[in-house]
Amino acid sequence: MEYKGLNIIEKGNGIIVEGIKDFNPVHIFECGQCFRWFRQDDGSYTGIARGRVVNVRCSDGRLGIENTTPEDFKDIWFEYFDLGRDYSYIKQRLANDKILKKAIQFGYGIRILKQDIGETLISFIISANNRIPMIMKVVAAISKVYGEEVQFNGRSYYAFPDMNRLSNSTLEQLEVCKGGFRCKYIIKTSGMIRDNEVNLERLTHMSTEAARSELTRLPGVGDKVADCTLLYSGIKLNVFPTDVWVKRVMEELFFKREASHEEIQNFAQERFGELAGVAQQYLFYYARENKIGLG
DNA sequence: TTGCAGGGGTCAA
DNA sequence: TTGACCCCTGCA
Repeated sequence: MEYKGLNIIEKGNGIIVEGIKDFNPVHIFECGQCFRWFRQDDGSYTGIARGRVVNVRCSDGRLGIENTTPEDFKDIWFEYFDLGRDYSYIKQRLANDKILKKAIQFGYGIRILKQDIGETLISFIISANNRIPMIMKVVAAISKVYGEEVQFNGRSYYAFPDMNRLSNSTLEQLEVCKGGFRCKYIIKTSGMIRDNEVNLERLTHMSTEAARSELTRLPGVGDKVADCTLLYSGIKLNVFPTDVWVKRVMEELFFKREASHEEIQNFAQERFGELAGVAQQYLFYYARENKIGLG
């Protein structure tokens, strides 16, 4: 079956998609944008998104998705994996920058996932002053307590709960998930979204600047969390989330000195423009995997 | 073994 | 502009 230039073949409990370019599961799932995909012993990744559990592998232009159907590929996974976007072209444009070129060669198979906005927002509220393994544990705990159970290969997985469900929790209930001081932000933020004080669906139609200030009205959400939310849900590609890793790599590779948050933001907008967010992903992955700026 | 620093930031003073 | 913040892990 042909779909948008891709050839879909049903196989067993899943599908094979032929004609895939610029897709490396390790790069995609380890570049810091998501917390719910786990590497399996065979190198594939299993994760839960949009209420479905799938196992994903990709090599030689063939993307294998287990536990899915061609219909779900059209309705969910094509968009989720951003398969309509030409990353070869993006990389070609960004690689005009000699420094970024190295980071792109390192993480050549990165794609920006179109993740659920609410899940992304809460996940990155949890990320504040936290470590990645801990963030993953807290997100998993919240999903297990409040989310829907989904079975796959004899195991239970749990979808991330919607904002309504989260907002109906008490602070005491949520605290068993070990979110620490961020729990009160999660309760308040999900409540504001439930009460339509902030409408996440509307962000798509707003300017980047307006979307960011809308998000930062939520407790626990500063510029960095707002930018992560906009980027990793695929709403805006022109933001440049600047965490400690990105700051370190920018200082070491571009500035050759200490640089302020504002300097880095301005520099990224000027140098990477509409593609700043994609550039950020190549740089974050490059910095973290190579421990840049730690020595 | 115990103790302490510090982490994908944000908030309040 | 600066310190506190939940909780956990790594390292003396």
